[in-house]
Amino acid sequence: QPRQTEKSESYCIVIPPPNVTGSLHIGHALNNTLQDILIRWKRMQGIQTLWIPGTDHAGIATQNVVERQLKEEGLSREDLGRQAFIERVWKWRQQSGDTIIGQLKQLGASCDWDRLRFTMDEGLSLAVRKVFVQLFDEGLIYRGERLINWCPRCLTALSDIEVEHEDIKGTLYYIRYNLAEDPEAFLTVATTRPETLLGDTAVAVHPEDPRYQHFIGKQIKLPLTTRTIPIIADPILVDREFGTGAVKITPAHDFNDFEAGERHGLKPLTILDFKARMDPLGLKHAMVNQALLNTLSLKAVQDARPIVIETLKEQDLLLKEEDHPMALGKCYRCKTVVEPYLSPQWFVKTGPLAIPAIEAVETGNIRIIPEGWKNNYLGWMRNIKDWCISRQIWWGHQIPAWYCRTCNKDYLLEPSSTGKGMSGDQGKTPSLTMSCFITSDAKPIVSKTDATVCPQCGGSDLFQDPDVLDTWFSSALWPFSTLGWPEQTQDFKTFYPNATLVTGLDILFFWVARMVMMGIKLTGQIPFRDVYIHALVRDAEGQKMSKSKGNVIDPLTKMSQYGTDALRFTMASMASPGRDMKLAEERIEGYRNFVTKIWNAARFIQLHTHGIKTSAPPESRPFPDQWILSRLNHAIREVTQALENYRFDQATSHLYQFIWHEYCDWYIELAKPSLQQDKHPDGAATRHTLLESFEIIQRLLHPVMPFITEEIWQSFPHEGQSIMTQRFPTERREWTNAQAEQDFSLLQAFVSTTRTGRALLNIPANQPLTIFGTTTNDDEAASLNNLQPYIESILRSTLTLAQTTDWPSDRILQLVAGNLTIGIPVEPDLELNQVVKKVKKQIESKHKECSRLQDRVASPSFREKAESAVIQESEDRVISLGAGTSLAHKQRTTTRHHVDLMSVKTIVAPPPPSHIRKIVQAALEEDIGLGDLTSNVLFSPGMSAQGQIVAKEAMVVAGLAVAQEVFRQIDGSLQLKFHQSDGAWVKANTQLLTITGNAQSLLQGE
RNA sequence: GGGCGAUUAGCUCAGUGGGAGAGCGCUGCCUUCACACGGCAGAGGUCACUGGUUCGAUCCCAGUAUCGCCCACCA
Repeated sequence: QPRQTEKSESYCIVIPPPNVTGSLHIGHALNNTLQDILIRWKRMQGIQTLWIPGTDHAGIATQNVVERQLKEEGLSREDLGRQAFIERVWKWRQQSGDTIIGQLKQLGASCDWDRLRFTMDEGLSLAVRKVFVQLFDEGLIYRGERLINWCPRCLTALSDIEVEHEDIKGTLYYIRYNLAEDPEAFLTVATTRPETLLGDTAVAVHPEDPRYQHFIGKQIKLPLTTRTIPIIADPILVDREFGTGAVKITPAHDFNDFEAGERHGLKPLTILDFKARMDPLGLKHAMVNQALLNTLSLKAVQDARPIVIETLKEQDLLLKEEDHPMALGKCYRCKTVVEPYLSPQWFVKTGPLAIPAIEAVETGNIRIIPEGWKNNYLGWMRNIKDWCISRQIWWGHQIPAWYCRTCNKDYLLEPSSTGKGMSGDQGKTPSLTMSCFITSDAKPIVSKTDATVCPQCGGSDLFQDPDVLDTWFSSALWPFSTLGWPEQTQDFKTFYPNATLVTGLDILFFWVARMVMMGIKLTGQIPFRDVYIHALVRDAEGQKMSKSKGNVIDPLTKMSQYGTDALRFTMASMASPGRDMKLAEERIEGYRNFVTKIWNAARFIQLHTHGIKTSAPPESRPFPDQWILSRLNHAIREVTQALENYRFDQATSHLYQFIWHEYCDWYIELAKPSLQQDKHPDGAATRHTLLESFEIIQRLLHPVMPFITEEIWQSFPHEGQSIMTQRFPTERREWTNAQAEQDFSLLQAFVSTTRTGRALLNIPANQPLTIFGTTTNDDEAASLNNLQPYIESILRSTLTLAQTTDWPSDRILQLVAGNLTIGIPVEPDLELNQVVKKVKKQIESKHKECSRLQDRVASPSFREKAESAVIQESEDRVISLGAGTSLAHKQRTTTRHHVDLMSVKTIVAPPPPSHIRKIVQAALEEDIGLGDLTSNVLFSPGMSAQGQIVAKEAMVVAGLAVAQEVFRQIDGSLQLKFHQSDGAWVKANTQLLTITGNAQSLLQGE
């Protein structure tokens, strides 16, 4: 199916509105950095963009914050009363909202700030009411008495997904339930919650369980009470394998039991109150033994358990206890253990809404990125349950439903007489502040405007449902309510559906799923085309950040420590597709350094160009300029592509790599000679390219680093224009220059290899010297000729190009990089043991690789089955490892050519006699580690030993000389043998040894 | 219980059916006129384990182990 039409002319993001519970945390920094990158990028592409900022009232969370504040003043929300309390929260909301908005601005978020919205502002509240009424009228919102998740601390209902499950080590208690007619006969029931047995209304067994067939239909005398309950058969609830195969049924305090109770017409018996305490009235109804009732009354449920257990023990009714792992539900806002609680609540019937929401994602109309989350979304959506949307709190959208006191007088309960677990605080809890007192039989008047008259009786004694809506109800409307919906505003027409939603995984169900359902239901369109899900930020140890753990990384602190751009760059660089990311502070520091680097480059360019471009581009550009422009094209392509794929990590990596390691390390260095010498012929052209490329870099970098790029932009003469209004760079075809890139690789290989040699020989970088160079490739030889002046300037050396490696000098360190051979003269008295060790290691690894390749190339099955290109490549590499032709291949696979091309081939030139003698003597005295220097690679197996071998398979290094074997002849004189290897290296066309002189004569000569 | 993901350098992480990568950290040299928050050059990895497919596996498949996440009403 075709995707819903792309709106290429507009690009809209709505911010996931931060909660007004405090200040910005690191997750916000990540989330908003990514959005800002996208928005700035699109805006610079000339697309009409809109980024709507805003904040969320965050019902329970915000109410909790303010209640905590009140508590410090010794007050409760009841002390203030609903109206005053809400006013107080509004004040806090103002303060917190301002803080957050200020912090977003500090982060550089380029939102359309005049569109700032709040989930409880007038427009959005109207949208909420309209939606509620519409869905109610369509039967998609209803009120009913159900068992719901209840937080006994927040004192409100929660939706299923607002409960977090935590694995705990529980205990399974085996309890004896005696039969009423015969106390000797009994059933054993296994339960993890023995205290709830007081509310049992039945015991269930499996209908086909032979053990219990004869019990079905009989009565149990419920322990600790004077009640009897029936034994029933239920194949759904009972798993014969588990426990004893007999299950107690407590409909008011367990979801399964509630359903079982409904199946069997069992009336729930509530024994816990709304604060999860043992409810006296409930216990009375449950006919709990009086003494126990007195003990348990108003005890917290967790304290009641040991009492119940103790009492059971006293009566010999507790048969067994065993460990039993189980999951405990906790409130996602305050981590209190939630209780199933039977109460009248409002629900959204989600089934019909889910169908198109599933289809939208299945067909790809809505794209979820990374795609892996798609199944998560679909799985949840396909098993969706009705959504409990009423909350017994004060802060939020009060439900637009009213009740007529006259018509509903039978359905409004007094706390003291409810028997609904409300008796605990009788007299203290003001009546009708909680909807629990309005039974599900009451008839609500649902209306967009405040109802004042009862349509039934015409009376005016109405009151509004005290509950408020789940925060996520208004959030679900955010993509269109912020655009003026339900009015068909110009904004709505232009920017809906939104382009991209950027959010964290943690609110996929809470928010994303609901937006899709509501969006499609109410607007007939998907709310957004792409959902980009980013990882969650964890600390360096991988722990979830939380205030209580003290491992919170405060983005604002980091911003002031390292700069906002560094933090933004860090966030983007870590946004690889994945589940979570660990934030190590060193990383921010590293990118701070990057910012500094850019800043210094700007200073350099300012210094040499004064920000003034020559009027026209130069007719011919110097070679380094050609190269950097070609590479710049490459960088533009890579960054753009990465952003298109939401690969912020790749985008930043390309920026970092290009700017630091190509532009600064190579281009600026190569530009220096023509800038620093007066009247250099390339001076004007270089200045032009330098400035032009740097400006493009600023624009390329701007979406990620808005601050430094703007500052640099302003420091150049741009007549006060903001870089924000500039265009994002696009490739310029005429700048791509394969030849220049290839030549530059040769230059880099040459320079890096030479530097390696310098480092090996300990020659200071600033010491001028003459170096030699040659290449076996004709094209490269020609290029090398042209590159000579650049190589000379960057190496501060004189370069002599030769036809062969027959260098016009006696003592040369010869290094090989691909086709390239570089010779560096060596001081006569330089000790080379360390050098040789390093060289040897490299030779060995090269040799290994070479023989592996040789085997492969020689293998018939490989030749037969592998692709011809692969065969060709392997053959090329065999040659290049020996004779060196791999440069072209290198260029295809990497942009860096410093180290990896280098191999050291050999050390040449006949050694001075004194060195030979020294080494031989040392060898005889066995005080130099010949063993350290042995090398199979260099050993020639064909050598016949004459006399005693002093050092077999030895590569003895004497200054510059390499000997393979040292013999003591029968007469006691010594003989050194040098020879050319005929091992694998020769096959690979590598001359390992070039010393063939008669060593003995050298030795004896002195 | 189900599903998903991870396991690659000391650390944090990219990556690919055919030569193992980056950043940070580490080692050595260098205060050279953009930058010591710097430059140059290095060291460092059985790509978790075991099988399989393949001419060839770090990559694909199966299994194992460890860790993590999500979902779930086995009392």
